[in-house]
This record gives sequence, C-alpha cells and structure tokens, in this order.
Amino acid sequence: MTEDGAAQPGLSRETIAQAALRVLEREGIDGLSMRKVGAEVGVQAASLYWHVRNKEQLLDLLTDALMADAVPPPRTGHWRDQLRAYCELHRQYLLGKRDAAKVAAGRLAPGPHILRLMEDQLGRLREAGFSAADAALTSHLLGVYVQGFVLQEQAPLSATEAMGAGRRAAATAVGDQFRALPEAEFPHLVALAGDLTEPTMDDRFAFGLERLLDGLAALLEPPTDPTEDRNSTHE
Amino acid sequence: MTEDGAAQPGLSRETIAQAALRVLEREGIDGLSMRKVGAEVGVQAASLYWHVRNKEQLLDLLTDALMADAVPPPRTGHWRDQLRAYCELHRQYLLGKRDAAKVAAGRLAPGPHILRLMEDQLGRLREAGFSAADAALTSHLLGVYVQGFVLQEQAPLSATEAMGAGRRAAATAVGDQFRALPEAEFPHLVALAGDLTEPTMDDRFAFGLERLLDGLAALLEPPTDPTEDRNSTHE
DNA sequence: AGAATGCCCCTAACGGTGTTAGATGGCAAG
DNA sequence: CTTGCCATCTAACACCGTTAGGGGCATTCT
Repeated sequence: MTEDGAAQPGLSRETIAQAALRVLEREGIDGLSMRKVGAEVGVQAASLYWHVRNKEQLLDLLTDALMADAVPPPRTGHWRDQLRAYCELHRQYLLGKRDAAKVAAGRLAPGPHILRLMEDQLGRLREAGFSAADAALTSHLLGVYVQGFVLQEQAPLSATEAMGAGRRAAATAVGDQFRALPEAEFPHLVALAGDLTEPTMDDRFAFGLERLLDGLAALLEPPTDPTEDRNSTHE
Repeated sequence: MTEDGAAQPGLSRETIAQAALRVLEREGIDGLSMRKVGAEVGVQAASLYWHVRNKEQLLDLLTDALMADAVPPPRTGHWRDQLRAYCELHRQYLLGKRDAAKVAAGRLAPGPHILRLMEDQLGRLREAGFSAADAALTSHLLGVYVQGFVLQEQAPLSATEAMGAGRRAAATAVGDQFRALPEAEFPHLVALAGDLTEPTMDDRFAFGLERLLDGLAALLEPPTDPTEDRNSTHE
C-alpha cells in the first residue's frame, strides 16, 4: 500500500538501527521518533514494534550501532600510549555522531560492536600487566570518563550558545558572568574565571586523561615505600 | 477557579523548582511533565511559561535545586581526604534523589547552589597547592567523573533488572551472559566475566577515585626525575 | 489440493506531551 | 474612574509512544 515499496523485504533489527542512525544524524535526539524511523525504512511506526519491544530498546540498538565502524588503535608501543589513543579515539567517535553521548548516556548496551571493543581493550590491559580485577575496573573507569566527558562536551552552554555565538564566544561570556559575581562571596570563582573558561575541551580531556593514566601507572608499578596503603586490588 | 486555591500567591521560579523536585521524587524523570508540575503548585501547565521559558530551563532550575541541601565535608585533614570526601558526598547526594543523574546529565546549570559548591571546592584545591589553571581543570575533572559514574550507576541493567531481580542478581546474570560468549572470539570477556560483574558500585567508585587522586598527587609533587614530561600545566 | 500456522505489515485509536494564542480577572498607578 | 500591567486561565495544535485488531502472504501440515 506504500507508494515506494520498501527497498528490502527483509526488515531486521540491524536495518532499523541503521535507519535510526540516519534519522539521528538528520534530526538530533529530540527529533528521533518512532514515526520518523518507520518512515525512514518505509514502514508505519507501529510496525517497528514487531522487531523491537519499545523505543528504549531501539535506543539500545542505536547505541551499539554508534560504535559499528570504530576501529581500535594500532597495538604497538607502551601500554600508556595505547590506552591514551584508545580513549581519544572513543571520544572522537562519539563527537563524530550527532548527540551520540546523549543517546548512550546511562545506557548499558553490550551489543556486538561494544563487546568487540571491550574485548580488545581488556586484552591490552592484561598485556600491560594489570591483574584481572584491575583490568576490569580500569575498563569500566575509562568508559565512564570518556562518556561523562563527551556528554558534558556536547551539552549546549545553557542560554548563551544557541543564540548563534560560537563555542569560544560563549565560553568568554560565561567567564564574564563568573567575574561579575560578588567577590566577597565567590573570591575563587572570580579569580579563576579565566582559568575555568579558557581551556579548550581538548585541553580538559587531555588533563583528565593524563591524571588517570598517572594513577594507573602508580597502580602498576607501586611506589618504593611498601608501608603506604595505595588501595590497589590484588588478585 | 481552582478548587484549593494556591497556598502562596507568590509563584516564583524557586517555588516551581521545588515543586518539580517533588514531582521528580514521586514520578521519576519520565513522569515529570509541565502539567504535573503545574498541578503541584496549583496552576495550569501553560501558566508556568510566564515564569520559565520552556521545560529545558525548568530542568536547569531543577538541576540546581538538586544540590540545594548539599553541605561540603569538614575542612580539616589532608587535601586528599577532603577531595575524596567531597566526591563521595557528591555521589551520595545524586544517589539520594531519584533520577538525579539523568536530570543533570549534560546540563551546564551554574545556579546559586552549584556555584556555592564550586567556590568551596576551588578554595580547597588552591589551599592544597594546585595552580590556578590546575585547580580549574581538576574541579571540572572531578565533576565529570562523579556525574558520569552516577549516571551509569542509576541506569537500569537493560532487560534483566526491571523484571524484579535485584541489582546483585542482575549482575550475576550479566556475568553468565559474558561467560556464554564464544570463547575463541572473546577470550578475555569470558575469563574476566566475574571480575567485570562482581565488584559493587562502591568498589568501582573508590577504585576510580583513588586512581584520580593518585594522578593529582603526582601533579602536586612531581617525580624526582625532572627529564620526564608529565604534561602538567604551570601557571 | 486444501487447511492451518505463523510472520509481517497495516489502519485506527488512546491518552499524553510541550508549547502557543488570546481571553480574563485583579490590582496598582495616574 | 480609567489605564495598564501582571498572572493566570481556556482552547487548541501538532506530535508523541504504544496497543488492539485486521489482513495478506508464504510456508507447512494433513
């Protein structure tokens, strides 16, 4: 009854996820509705419910599809460089897709693509010398950091940014806002207004990442003084 | 015309934010609608738009209100202990309010309560000896970590958990799911299934936090070898 | 061959959503 | 008394996720 006739008769979860990906890129997460995804695959919205329990599950599929074409960094060099490259790549993949972080936010979707990446990362951690328990905890930790960071990075700067000002202009506007606070009550916010707003997102990401890697390195090669408790997890 | 008559004639942004907080606690973020918030303050939904530009701005207000009764830890002891207490408290406050992390996710809402906490935290970082730039970056970093972590922590475990199984039971179910993967393709996921699913959220949070604090400590007291580049930011 | 079964999509509808436009009442100032 | 602003109202629009039930089409069973 549809005018075009669906291209492929086989309408699978995978097809739907890729259609959702296209709609997401075009309309953003607020414009991603079941009706539009249905239209994208040439089908009524209600028909999607044959393949998918509800929208939440579709978003789970979409989250995994976001990582479909992610390829891990080369497996050479120091573990620290590998891990850094891994996290930077993860960030770049999220930034590359519209609203990716918001889609994936607080979603535990162990689909095939995400499992593939986890497996790869765990292998590197084990090779680097981390214990089984530490490797597992570290993998989770890095995932939390990258996701949490990009989520904040992709967020609009409240009222300022949407008005057409660029990211950088918006940042200085926030800086002025900090500087305008009552100095008696917020001395540090006033004094550090520049430091809080000037660093680029790349700077911030690198800073946190290096701190994390330092902390992990300390875990791998414990300090010379054996009396101090570093709260490491031994297997 | 309303049957009860609003308690207070003064209907301010603050009043609305607190009403939204009550609705959030009762219905969760998916049940938080303008109509329900309106009903909570004894007013039609459309009337809220006199005080608030749109729902997004109401959520900004709500995000700040979430931190209204947060009180920073005592200002005594090692900076490391203070910072740890700070992050644990931040996590506890988020966990204490229903869906708090989802509300605050990817939202830059520098309201009065959040500004108060930032100011306090920056002061401690400066006292600990961090440079202005490092203090600013560190504050951002810790915020990202806690928010990102709790966001994941408050997320439902996909299909498993909603069915009535507890958090712990759901975790072991996910563990079995990992163990059931093809061992040739996912050797580490199979081997580390237990390590990945057994740690409690408290364990995971503490692990990441200690790594971060280690990394920050290294930044504060640089290693003896001055040739190595630690990527610290000097002011 | 004919019947039955399941798959996959359809139409129609329900209750709810955010948001806007315009009318309405009350209260303060000129 | 009138003017005008503030704050709320009613009504409506377009859209949302989701469910119920119908029907065609292929395969399989008798």
